[in-house]
Amino acid sequence: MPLTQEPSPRSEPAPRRPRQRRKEARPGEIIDAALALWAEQGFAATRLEAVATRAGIAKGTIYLYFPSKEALFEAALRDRIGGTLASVGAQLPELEGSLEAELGLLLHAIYDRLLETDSAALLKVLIGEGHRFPGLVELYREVALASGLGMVRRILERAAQRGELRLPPEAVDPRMVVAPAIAAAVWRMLFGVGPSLDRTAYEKAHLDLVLRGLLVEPCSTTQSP
Amino acid sequence: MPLTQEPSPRSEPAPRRPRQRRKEARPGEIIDAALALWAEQGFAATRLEAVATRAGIAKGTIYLYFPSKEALFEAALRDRIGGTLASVGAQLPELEGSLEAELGLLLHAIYDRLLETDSAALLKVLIGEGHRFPGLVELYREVALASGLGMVRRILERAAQRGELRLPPEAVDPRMVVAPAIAAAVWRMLFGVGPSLDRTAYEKAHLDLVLRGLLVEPCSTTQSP
DNA sequence: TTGACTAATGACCCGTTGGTCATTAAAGCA
DNA sequence: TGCTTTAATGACCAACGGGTCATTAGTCAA
Repeated sequence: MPLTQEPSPRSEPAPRRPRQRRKEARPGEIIDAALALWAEQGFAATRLEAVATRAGIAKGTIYLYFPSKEALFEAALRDRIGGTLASVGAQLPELEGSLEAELGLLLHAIYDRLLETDSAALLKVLIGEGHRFPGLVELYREVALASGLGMVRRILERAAQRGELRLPPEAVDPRMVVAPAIAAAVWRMLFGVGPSLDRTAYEKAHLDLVLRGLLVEPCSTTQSP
Repeated sequence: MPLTQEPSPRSEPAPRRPRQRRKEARPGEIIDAALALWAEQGFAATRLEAVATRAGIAKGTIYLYFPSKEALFEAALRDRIGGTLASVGAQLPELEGSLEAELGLLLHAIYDRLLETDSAALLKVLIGEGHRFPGLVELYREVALASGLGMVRRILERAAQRGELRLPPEAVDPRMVVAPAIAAAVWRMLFGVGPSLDRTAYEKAHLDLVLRGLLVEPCSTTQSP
């Protein structure tokens, strides 16, 4: 049951107004609050009481909308899955640029998603406590991962048709192409938002590295400005 | 208090022999059991009772050697930190090969550590529930990470002196060099040991990608065999 | 063989927390 | 204004699990 498609959350601690009936808005607010707390504390360590407080409601209210803590996680995952990536996928066909342009756009979207969105909390929970949700890990693999890697693959195939690739596209592991973004996400999950990860420079270095590894004529690409 | 330095665990579910006094062996066995369970279930979700059972002892025995669950995690981290990486560091000075040879050796050691060792459980716990151990996250950053990245940096500097690099070594982010290994570890933490990650091929592709991105003359490197 | 020492045990304690439900009150309507 | 509907509440329950400790038994020196 997809609830919201909005990838940017309407978070903030939520000031406690007396008692208000807002049936429509609740589920999204609860998911936002939960993701925010899970991102910093993990799934098991986050009490539902805390989620409720952050959402500005009482604990019981959560059970009006979600039958259990695990169901809340599933709803959060389904809500946030897809999102930006899909919209990038829609843009791609019209783009028709070089490998550099297309890959740059996709990687940018991936970094947005992994570093600036609370979807990162999902990844964190799936890594640390995913064994509790075997079905959801599978779902994540099929939807989020497969779509991202599938997009990489399509971009590579198009570049190969243009003769830009040094290898046949089947010989390239798409995971390798996105790996530095995953590593950046891990960095953030471990050490939090800090001065140690300069996204812009990192992202540029990533694109540069990958292009040099893939292109027929790598020496023509970005020379540090 | 470092207990064991042995990186390869003496695990196995441990058959329940009646009652035996083995003061020396216990701490290591407990750590092994804990890491094995944390790797698949996470820290918070693993009961100490389960750790004890796996180690072939009773729960109370754990508290004979570790004052608390968190202390057990700290001991496990301190026990496993360092290890293989340090031994590679000792080998490096004598090696004096090409960038390819040196980096290949280091990456191989990193993959060993991240994919074949229960140290991976530490990373998993630190990612998912690290907020509970701020001091240990810092320790991990300083010891494990800094030593790994420092080694990359030293290898790069040596390669630069030989004129092998296209960029000054300061311009290369060492994290970028190891990123695909981190991504592989994430893959494993998410989906477990499966047919989907062919380590040998992946590792080779990793080395190839990085070398092409770094070397002055990348076209001379590995052409797919 | 026996006694002293202490590693090992597991029943027990109690704080925590996911989940319930009788009660309260906001909102809409006549 | 009063009545009905139902969203929201929070006190409460029960299970769970980290941590304790009186008791048991392995080991070894005398």
